[in-house]
Amino acid sequence: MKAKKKNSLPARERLASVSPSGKKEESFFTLVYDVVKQIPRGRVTSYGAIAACLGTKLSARMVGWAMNSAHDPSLKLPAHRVVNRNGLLTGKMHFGEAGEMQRRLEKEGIKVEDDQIVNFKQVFWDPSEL
DNA sequence: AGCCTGACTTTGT
DNA sequence: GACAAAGCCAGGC
Repeated sequence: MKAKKKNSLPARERLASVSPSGKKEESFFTLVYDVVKQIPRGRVTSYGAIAACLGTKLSARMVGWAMNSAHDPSLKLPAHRVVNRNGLLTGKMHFGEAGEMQRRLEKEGIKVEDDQIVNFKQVFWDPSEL
C-alpha cells in the first residue's frame, strides 16, 4: 500500500487556494470532508491515507478528529467508509448507535467481521488514486 | 494565553 | 509478538 505518490505539494494549500470569492473559511475539516466525500461506494480508506493526501500524514489524528466535527448530517460524509489503518471500525461508537457503521458498510458490499473489514486491502481506496 | 483532548500511526523495548 | 510511549495539529475550555 506504499504506492502513494509523492505529494510534494500539500493538498492543504492546493485546496485552500480554491477561494471562490476571496472569502474562504477552509479549515482542516473542509479538506477532510472533501476527500471523504470522494470515497467511492463499496470502498473504504484510512485516516492516515487521508492525512497523507492532505500532507499532514504525521497527524492522522486530526483527520479523525475532524470527523468529530463532521457530525452534521448535511455534510453527508460517509464516515463509515473511514476506518483506521487496521481496517478496524474504531469510530463506530460515534455513529450514534453501535453497529450502524458496520451495517452501512455491509450494505455497500463490504464485509465486516468483529468490527474489522474483511479483505480490507481489497476495498481500501487511496485518495491519491483519484 | 495556556492546558487538555482526540474516530491515528509509527517506532522502540 | 505484545505493550508502552511519542509525535502530530487544531479546536474547546
